[in-house]
Amino acid sequence: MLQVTASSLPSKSNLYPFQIYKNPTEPAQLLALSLKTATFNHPLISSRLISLYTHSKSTTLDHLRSVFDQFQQPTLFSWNTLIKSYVQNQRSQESLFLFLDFITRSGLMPDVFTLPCVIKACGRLMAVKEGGQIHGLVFKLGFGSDLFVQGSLVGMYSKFKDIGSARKVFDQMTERDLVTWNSLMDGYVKDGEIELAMELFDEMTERDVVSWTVMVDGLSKCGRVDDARKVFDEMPRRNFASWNAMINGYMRVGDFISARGLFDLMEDKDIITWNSMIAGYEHNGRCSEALKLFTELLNLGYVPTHSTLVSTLSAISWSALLSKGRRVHSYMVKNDHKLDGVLGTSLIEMYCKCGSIETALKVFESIPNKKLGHWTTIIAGLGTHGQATLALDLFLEMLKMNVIPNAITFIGVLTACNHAGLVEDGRRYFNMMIKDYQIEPTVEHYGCLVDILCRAGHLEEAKNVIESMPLKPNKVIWMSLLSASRIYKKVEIGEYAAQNVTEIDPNFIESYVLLSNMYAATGNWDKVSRVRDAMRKTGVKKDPGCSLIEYRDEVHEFIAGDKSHPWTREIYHKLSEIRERLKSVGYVPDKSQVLLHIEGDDEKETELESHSERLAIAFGLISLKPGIPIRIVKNLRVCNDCHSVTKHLSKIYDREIIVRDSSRFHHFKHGSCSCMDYW
DNA sequence: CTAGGGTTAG
Repeated sequence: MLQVTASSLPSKSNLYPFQIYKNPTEPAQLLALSLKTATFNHPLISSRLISLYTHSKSTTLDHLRSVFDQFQQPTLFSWNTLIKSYVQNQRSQESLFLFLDFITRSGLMPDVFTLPCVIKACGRLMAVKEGGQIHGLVFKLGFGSDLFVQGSLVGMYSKFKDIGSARKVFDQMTERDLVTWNSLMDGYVKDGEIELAMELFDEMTERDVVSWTVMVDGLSKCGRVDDARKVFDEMPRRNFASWNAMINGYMRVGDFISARGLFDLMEDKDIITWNSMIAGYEHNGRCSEALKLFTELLNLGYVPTHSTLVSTLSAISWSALLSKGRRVHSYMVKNDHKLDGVLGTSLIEMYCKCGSIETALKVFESIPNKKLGHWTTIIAGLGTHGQATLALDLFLEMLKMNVIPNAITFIGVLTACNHAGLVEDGRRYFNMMIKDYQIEPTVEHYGCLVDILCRAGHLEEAKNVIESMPLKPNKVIWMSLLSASRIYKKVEIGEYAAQNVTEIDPNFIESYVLLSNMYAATGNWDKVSRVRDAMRKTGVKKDPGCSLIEYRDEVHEFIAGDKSHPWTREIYHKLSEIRERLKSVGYVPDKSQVLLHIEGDDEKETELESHSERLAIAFGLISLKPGIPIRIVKNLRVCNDCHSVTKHLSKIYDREIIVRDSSRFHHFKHGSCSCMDYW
């Protein structure tokens, strides 16, 4: 039995009872031992303990904190260690709170180890005010000539993009090391002064890897990716950050081929390399590549970070791969990823965009401290799914909880009003945004307002709003007006809107389609063929309709008229069955909107029947078990006929059919659609 | 006996 007591401590040989403990590998064992032997609050022992905790891989920061909280008189060393740990673990805010604690109640003064940590924390948090106060403290305590303290101030001001202050500190330093030079260079880069950064780079007598990387990063951030590559090639040595900076440079200009080339050349990669590739692919619309890399990194044993998951979820959202999304979600649950920040928002958005609004709601409800982003995402999601009442209820609940909405929240709110045809509410919230929250409406807000008015048939008023708004109306706004003109058969306004769209984007196919549909709806066949001629002349072609459906973990893609699917025979067989069942309930196909130049009625009917979503629905009916909703993602707007047919099918086959089109969700159930026939 | 500031993704 060990016999170490507090009274025996002053003797140096007894200071380290741990050394006689066999295999002192577990800090927790040592902690227990020191508690038992009443040596726990000896300053040297507590310091050593906390240091052991920081070096132990198994411990978490929260555990470290609980140990720290038991010390009666933490040493300066213990304070410093804990503050540093918070900064290193990206919990800078808590480190500043702890620092405040330290200043007010420790009775100690910060030293040259404390200050760089908290200065770094201020930089990370963009805490300009606090940073200035700490700078004042540095001055008062006389650390004006400490290399580390001053160097970290240069770094902090660089992060604030306050290059003037950074330069001032830099100029006052009596000696400067490489790190300080690098910080200042990065400050110039962040300030957009690439030339000045390069001058500094040339002035430097000593350059290690970081200096070069800052230049690669700086050049690629201002679009000079070729110059960045030159620097990259000239570098005497490179580390992960250098490669990653170059990869991101290529990704930024959309050159994912070159980015991939570098990625494949790398023998070793770090998780940021993978994150850069996944985020890059995702930004460039190459979602399937992004997802492939995610699977690959897991197989290779890399541990995804929050950013990995955010980018991956985003790629899943765009491709609407619900089953993949569910798998990532379960990975997150198993690995205890917290949903309190952006990650929670991404998860909610993924479920919304993949058509599972119920799960999105469940995730939302499970988040304990809901932030503005969570509220905004679920409100917008419910809006696009046609659940306006719930969306607006949640908005009011959010206000009750004193969460302040921003411009994006109001887009969601207005979208919800729009989908439910709530004209008065829409106007009211638009004004509330301006008056109560001092938010300047953007084009998007006006777009929502115009859409709300259009949907309710107030086309003249919508036109007035467009003409009197202080911003230049964009394509989307004119498209809402055009779309409404088609539904309300207001040819004159429709032509006016179409003309404006064409002025903004002469090659925008959707406007021709809508215009032609409007003419068709009003029996104006001459003009239908004139639009067709115009399309032929400008050379714009209608994107082929394309629908996706997931089955057994694979995406099945159907293009209009597609006969390449292995189940084609069964699918067309199902389609003829569908035709019969539709006939038996008295359904007459709506051939008015067939855009292709087809003469015969039967041919027109065949054209409609081979629309991509029909193929996908037929495949869904064959392959998916009864009771499972059929989820389809479509690239274009749903045509009138498909919309009516799908409503019938949801009743005839007693199936929920969820279709995501280019701007909203249609939930078909018991013969009706959540969009209330306006889209 | 132990400790600090600079680059890359989101």
